[in-house]
Amino acid sequence: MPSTELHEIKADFTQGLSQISQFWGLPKSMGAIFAVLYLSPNALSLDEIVAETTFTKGAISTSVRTLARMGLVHRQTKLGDRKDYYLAEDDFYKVVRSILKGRESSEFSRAIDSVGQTLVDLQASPNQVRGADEQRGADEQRGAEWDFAENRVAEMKSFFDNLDNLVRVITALETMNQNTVQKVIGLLKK
Amino acid sequence: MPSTELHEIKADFTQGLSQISQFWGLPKSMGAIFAVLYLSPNALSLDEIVAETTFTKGAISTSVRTLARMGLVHRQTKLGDRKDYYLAEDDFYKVVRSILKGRESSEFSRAIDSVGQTLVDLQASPNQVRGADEQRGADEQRGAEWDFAENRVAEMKSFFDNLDNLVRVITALETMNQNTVQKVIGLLKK
DNA sequence: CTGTGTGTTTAGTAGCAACTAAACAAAGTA
DNA sequence: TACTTTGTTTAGTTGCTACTAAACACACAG
Repeated sequence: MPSTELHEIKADFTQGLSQISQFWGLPKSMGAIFAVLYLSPNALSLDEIVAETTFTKGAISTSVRTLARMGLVHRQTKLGDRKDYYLAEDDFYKVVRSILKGRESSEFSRAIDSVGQTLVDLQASPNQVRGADEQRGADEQRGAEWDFAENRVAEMKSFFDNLDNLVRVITALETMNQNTVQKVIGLLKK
Repeated sequence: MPSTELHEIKADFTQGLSQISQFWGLPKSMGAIFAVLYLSPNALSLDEIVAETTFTKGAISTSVRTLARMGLVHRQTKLGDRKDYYLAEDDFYKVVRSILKGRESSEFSRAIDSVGQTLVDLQASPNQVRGADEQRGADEQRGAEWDFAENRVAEMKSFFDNLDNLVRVITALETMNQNTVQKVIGLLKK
């Protein structure tokens, strides 16, 4: 059982990546697919992936396509061969940047934008609302609450903008590798 | 409808944070709870949170506790008052570091460790297996596949270790704020 | 035009996790 | 002791999504 042992180790590795995958809210199949591709020296066809996993063709088909969209795998086609072959990306820093780029289009940035919209809503009608009601007790309280909310939302937006800048710089990098991270670590330790 | 308008804006904001929350795989209720606390000038009791959201007491109870565990909100108790009061953390950089710290205990690091375990499995029995079978065709192929997998897993582990170092440095920081991020951006732009 | 090999789409299923409603626990008050 | 006020736990429901099985689409071969 020498060769079976390699299969067992591969299976463990595949299961580990599956768990990581679902920890990040992604289908387990995506982790499994990436695992088998990552350990395969040559590109694999869809049916070969099916053979090495516990999933059906339909599931593999959809999952491998979203993996390709994320930049985690690459589709190859050999000429004279109707099959598609898939290869794992092995530069994880590339993957990180690819994922960060995809963040724009996602549901996430739409939600972020809604925070910005909340701020302009609060900043609009600056006195009109706050001074309209002349009963001063209620008026003062409402005004204070309004100001408080405006300040808080402004702070949150500033935080998000800062993060957005960071992401933008990262995605704009020509290259990114271990050394890049090392330099950041050095800066932070100082 | 002056005061209703503030409520509407708050409602929009709450919904925005709810969406962000579920985008990150967290319950929508957590985003909603944080939103109402974040916009409230004073700490709120559990029942007050219930009143300002669409969720029941049980859901709020569990969600607000996990929020507290994550460091996103803080529990306060007034003496002579049996109620618990909750306050939103407004330093998001603190929150980020708090969450990064909690990552250790999670299912995630267990999965990461399994990658490390895969590597030691592959590095064990270095020749025993690869040289055992004397049929050279099959032997060579099996050996090459083994070596390839070992290299790949080693690369992945190195990437994870690098990230882990970065996280460790961040959590060890005395302070972290906009300026910290600005410095990193400056370094990367250079 | 039929048949075969490939990938995609769809209808239905199953499992999981958030949530509701209500029972429960605990601690103070009468 | 019973009653009230708080928070927690539990049993059950709902809704979402990954997945399966199978139908479908398409391209090439004979």
